[in-house]
Parts: sequence; structure tokens; C-alpha cells
Amino acid sequence: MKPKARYHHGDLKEALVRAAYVLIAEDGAENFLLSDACRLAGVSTAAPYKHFRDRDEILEIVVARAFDEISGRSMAALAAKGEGTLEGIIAMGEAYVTFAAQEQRLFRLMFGQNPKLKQSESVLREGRRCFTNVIEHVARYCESNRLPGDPRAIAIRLWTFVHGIASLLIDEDYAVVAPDLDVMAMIRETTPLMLAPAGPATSR
Amino acid sequence: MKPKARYHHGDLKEALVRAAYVLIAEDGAENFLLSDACRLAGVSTAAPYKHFRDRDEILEIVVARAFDEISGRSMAALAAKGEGTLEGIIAMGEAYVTFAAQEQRLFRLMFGQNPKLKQSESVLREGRRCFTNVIEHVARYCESNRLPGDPRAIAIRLWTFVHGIASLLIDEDYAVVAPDLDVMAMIRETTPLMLAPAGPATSR
DNA sequence: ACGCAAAAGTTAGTTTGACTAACATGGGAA
DNA sequence: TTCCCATGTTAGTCAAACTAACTTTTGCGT
Repeated sequence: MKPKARYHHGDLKEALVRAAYVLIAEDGAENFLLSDACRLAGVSTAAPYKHFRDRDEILEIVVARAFDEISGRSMAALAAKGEGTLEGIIAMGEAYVTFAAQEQRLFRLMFGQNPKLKQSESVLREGRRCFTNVIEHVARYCESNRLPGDPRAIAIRLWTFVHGIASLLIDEDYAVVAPDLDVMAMIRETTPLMLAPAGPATSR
Repeated sequence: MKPKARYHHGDLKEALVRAAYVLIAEDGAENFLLSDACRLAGVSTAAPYKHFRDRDEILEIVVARAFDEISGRSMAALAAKGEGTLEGIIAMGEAYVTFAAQEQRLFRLMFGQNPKLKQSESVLREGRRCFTNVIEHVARYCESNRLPGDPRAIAIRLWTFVHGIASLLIDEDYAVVAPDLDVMAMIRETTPLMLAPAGPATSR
């Protein structure tokens, strides 16, 4: 008994967000039309404005969910390899880059140029949670291995590096100069190097 | 004798590109209106279409020029510190991040989500030139210091790292978790670590 | 010089998609 | 039951990229 031709949708807000998430993942936020989401949900193009301020508010919610997805994947990867291990840290980085590679369109939106998105309370919260995870677990690794150096500084280095990989990978900038690059190998090789203590230039 | 009210502009194409470059640098590509550039150049909104396929073609030219600007700054920084030196390599990285920080809007456009831009012949050419510089000079450093390891792999690591810094910096993602971060110090500290030879996980 | 084709402008549209106004429906609490 | 108001609808506005059709220069070949 599908509740077909009901005047009221039931949960249009959720339906629109899900449609937007899928459409953006498929075709990018820049090609996302509110009207497409409306068609998927089976409502008119004016209906969303009963639930959202504007188009950007839907994007905000999509981005917050995408951050949550990264957090989940990172934690799962870490748990699989064991917390406080080098392999666990590497697995977190791989999960980050894998998400970016698989969900290029979403990743671009998350770290894209729309400044309004970054001011959203929910986006800020989920984003912070995502990065706090990394910092926390790198700190745990540093402690259990009695490494010197500021865990926070090391975590930021690692995050910076995998974020650089993710960005260049999905924008196909590597393809221009290094088409055969194995980014996962690069993560595995470079992560140990970055765990060295931060300090005034230790040349050689 | 300013050639004021001439029917023909003289060099409208160049004038529009310059106006676009300035406007985008100031307010971002997403807020760039062709009509604003037209007003600055003193022509009607239909005039650009005598010189450009569409709005994107102007963006392509702007991006190519911005890549050229980065190349120039990198080379200047390198020359100032001396080619084949560690300081020179660090200076290139600093120049990259400095450009991103000073010209956030342009940098976002250059590495943004518009896939058409990346297919432009001139953009590809200038982009490739920009990264080839880095690779070439890292290779020179590796040779003159008799470092083991693939210079290309090392250069890609370095570029990835500074690109990660630039991205997170201008999107204000550092501000969320590490507001007091000194990115230039991070470059100086981390670059030497990344010059180690690439190889199967050298843990500790 | 001159004539005229084509380059480079113009004005006046069309189109598209986000957003709004005003109206319609129906679900649920008093 | 009643009726309020959340949630839909239709019809229309607005902005900005782009197009069509016309006009004004420019400059080249004779």
C-alpha cells in the first residue's frame, strides 16, 4: 500500500535532502537543480521553501551529512587496524582519500568555494568532529609510542597531506604531471616521515 | 587626448580579461558578473560575445594568467635563495602558499570545481609549466646533494603538502581546529622531512 | 579616394532556474 | 465537529547569460 497521491508528502524535508545528496554525488553541486530534487520527490518547485530558507540550506545539510560519512569511515578504518597503531593512522588517511575519490562531487562541495556553507552551525560542528578525531588518535599514537613532539602539530601535518592528495587527485591535477601515481602507496610511505617531531628545521 | 566616446573600444578583449581578473580576485568567480566587466569596460552586455565563446572562456584566460603568476613568483623566490638549495625549495613552497593566501579567490577558481576550465588548452599548459618547475628544481637539489630517492616522487610529495596547506588555509578549515597555526613555520619544519627517500614504510 | 565586406558595437529580446505571493488542502488538537 | 495552520499548489517575478537582428567603423583592394 504505497501512499501514492497524497497531498501532503509525509516527510518532504528528508526526501528532498536525500534526493539532493544523491543528485549532488552524481552530478556535482554546480549542476544541482532544486527542481530536479522536487521532481524526484514528486512535489512542485515551490514546496521546498516551506522547509528550507533557500537552496544553500539544503546544501548545508548535505555537506554536514558528508562530513559525518567521512567521520564514520575514518573511525571504522581506525578500529579495523587498531587504535594507537601506525597502521591505524595510515588507514584513516586512506579512508579520507578514498572517500574523496569515490565521492568527488561531494568532496568538492565540502571544501569548495561557497563561504556560506562554512558558516553553517551544523557544517562547522561536523567538520570539527571529523578533524578532532584525527588529532585525538594521533595524540594517542604519539603517547603510546612515547614519541616526542606536539601531537596536534603532527596531526595537522598528516591531515594537510592527505587533504592535499585528495584535492589534487579529484581535480585531476596529478593526471597532468604524474598519470601513474599510486596515491595510497604515497600515503603509506610518507606518513611515517611526518610522524617525526616538529621543530626548527632539522636539515638531514 | 583620451579616445573617449569611440564606438569601437580598441582592445576590448584585453580590457574584459583584465576587468574579470580584478573582479574575480576581489569578489570570487561565483560572484563575477559579465555585466560588471562590461560596465568597467564601458560597453554593452552583448559586446563580449564578439570576442568570447561564453563566460567560461574568460574564466579560462584568467586562470591561465593566474598560473603564470604563480610560476613567476615561484621562480623569483627560488632565484632569490639560490637554485639547488633547501632554502630555495622552501621558498618555492612559501611562494605557493603566499599566493594562495593573498589571492584566495583566484586560487579557488584555479583549483575549483569547474571541469571545463581544466580542459582548456592554455590552462593545461600553464598548469603543467607551474608544476614542472617544482619537479625540475627538486631534482636538481636531489642531485647536487646526492640524495637517494626519486626526485619526481619527492617533488610530488612537496607539492601535495603545500597544496594541502593552501587549500585548508584559504577555506579557513585550519581556523576551526587550529586558529593560531603558523603555516610558514610548518613548511620550514616539514619540507626537510619530506626530502627523505620514498620507499616501503621506513617506520622510525 | 572610394566602395564595401566584415569586424565590432548596439538594442531588444529569449531562456532558465531560484525565489515569492496568494490561494488550496487536509490533519489533528480543543 | 471545527478550524487553525503546516504544507502543498499555481502563477508569476527577477536576474543574468546568451542570441538575433540591426548599425557603425575600419581598413583593404582597386
